[in-house]
Amino acid sequence: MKFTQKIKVSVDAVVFGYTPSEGLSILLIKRKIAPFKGNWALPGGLVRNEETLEQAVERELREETGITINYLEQLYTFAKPDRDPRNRVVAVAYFGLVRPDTFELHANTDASDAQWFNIQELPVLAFDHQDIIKLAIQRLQSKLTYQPVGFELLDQKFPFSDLEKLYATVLNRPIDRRNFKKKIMKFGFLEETKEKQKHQGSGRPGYLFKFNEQRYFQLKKDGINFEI
Amino acid sequence: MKFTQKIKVSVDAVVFGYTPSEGLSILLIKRKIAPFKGNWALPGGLVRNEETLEQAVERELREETGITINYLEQLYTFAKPDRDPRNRVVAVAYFGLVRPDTFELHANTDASDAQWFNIQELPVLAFDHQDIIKLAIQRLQSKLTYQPVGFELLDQKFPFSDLEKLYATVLNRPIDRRNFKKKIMKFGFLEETKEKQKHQGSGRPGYLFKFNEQRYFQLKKDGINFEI
DNA sequence: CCAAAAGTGTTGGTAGTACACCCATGA
DNA sequence: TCATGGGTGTACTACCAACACTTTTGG
Repeated sequence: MKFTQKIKVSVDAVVFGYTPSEGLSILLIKRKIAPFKGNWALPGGLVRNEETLEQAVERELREETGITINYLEQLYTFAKPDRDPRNRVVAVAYFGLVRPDTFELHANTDASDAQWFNIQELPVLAFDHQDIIKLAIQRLQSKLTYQPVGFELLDQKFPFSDLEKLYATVLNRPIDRRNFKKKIMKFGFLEETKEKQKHQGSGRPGYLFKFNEQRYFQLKKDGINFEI
Repeated sequence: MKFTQKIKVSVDAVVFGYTPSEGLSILLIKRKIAPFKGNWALPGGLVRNEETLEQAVERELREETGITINYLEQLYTFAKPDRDPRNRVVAVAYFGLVRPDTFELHANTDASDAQWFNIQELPVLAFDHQDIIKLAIQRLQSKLTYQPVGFELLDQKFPFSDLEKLYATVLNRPIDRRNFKKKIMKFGFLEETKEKQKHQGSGRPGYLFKFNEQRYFQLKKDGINFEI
C-alpha cells in the first residue's frame, strides 16, 4: 500500500499589464535551460520547502523579471502527468495584475529574457502554458464583469476614456461611453479630480479620475454585482 | 541554487449531497491513522505518480466511501507550509456533487467511518479542512446563482418544490415561489411531466419535472447568466 | 477652421419584484 | 372539514440599452 511519491510542485504566474496605447499584455520569459530551452514561457519555478505559494510566485517574479506585482490570486492547478517531459510537476498557476508605472520591462531591448507580449501576438509557448494563459484571460474577463478591477491595472490618476478602453479591450467588444460612465459612477468608487489630461496628441483633454480606495476595496470585498 | 524539494501532493474532496428533508450535507470520513486519528476529515489522500488529480479523487472516494460522483471540479489548492504537522503536503481540493439516489451511506450505522453531515452540524475537522469546506460552500452558492446547478443534486424526476427548497437552503434565504418558477421555466431546461408526486404525507401532490439534458448542458457550457 | 476626442440626457422596453387566493389531497 | 402544500397572474418599478450633438483642444 505504501509508495514513494515522485511529484514536484511549481508555481507559474500569468501577469497582465495594460496601457491604452498597447493594450493588454502578458509578461513572459525566455527559458535558458532545457526542456524548451530558448522558448518563451510563463515566469515560475519550483516551490521551496518552507515558503508559501504566494511567496514562491513573488520570489520567481523578482528573480526572473524584476517586476512588482500589484494583485495576485490563485488561478488553477495544472497537473497532467506528462505536462513536463522530464519529471512529473504539478503547477499551481497564479493570476497577477500590475500597474503601468511598474512597466520597466517595456523599455528593455529584444535581447532581454523578460518581455511583455500583447495577448494578440503571443509566441509559441513552453509546456502547457498556452492553456494556462487561455484560462487566465477568461478569468480576467469574468472578473471584470462582476468585480471592479482596474485600480490594479491603471495608474493612480487616469482619464475616464482609459478605463473605458480597458473594458473594451479586455471584453473585446465596444462600450457605449455614456451608459458605461453612468454605470461606473453610480458605484461611487471613482472620483473626478480637477486636473486635466496633458495634451496627448489631438482632441479635447479629459478630466482625470482616481479611485476612492476605501469604497473600492469595500465593494470588492462584498463581491458586489457589477454586470458591465 | 539546487535544492531537494520535499513536498507531497494530495487531493481532498468536498462532496455535497442534498435531500429536501435533510438539507445540504457533506461527506466525511473518520481517520484511522495519525495525525488526527479518530477525527473526521474530508476524503482524500496522496496522488499516485501516474494518475491525474481527478483520477486520484475518484479513487479515494471509491476506496474510502464507495460513493459515485456525479459532478467534479477543481476548487482551490491549499498549501500553507504547516497545514500537515508531519510533512509538507500541498492539497488540491475538489468540489463534488452527488444525486440522492447514490446516498447508500445514509443507511449506514454510526460505527461506519464514512458519514454524511448536515452543513449546519459539522464536527471538529482534521487539518485545515474547515477552511476548505467554507470555500466549497461559497463556491456552491455562487455557482447556483450563475449556472444552472441542480441536475447533479436532484433525482431524475422531482417536484418543483424540491428545486425551490434546494435554492432556499443553499442560498440561505427565502425564495418567492411564483417568481422563481417563472425565471426557471424561461430558460427552457426544465420540462413538466404528466406524473404526480406520490403522497408525501399531506398537501396537494405536485407534478414531477425533469431536466432537458441537452439544453441544460448547453446552457451550462455557455455559462449563461442566471441570476436567481 | 478642421480634426480628434471628451462631455452630456432622454426615451422606450424589458425584466424583476411584490403580492394573495384557490385547488387537490390525506387524515 | 380541516390542515397542508401546490398552483397560478398582475401591476409597478427600476434598470438597461439605444442613440447624436456640442465643446475643447492642437495643428
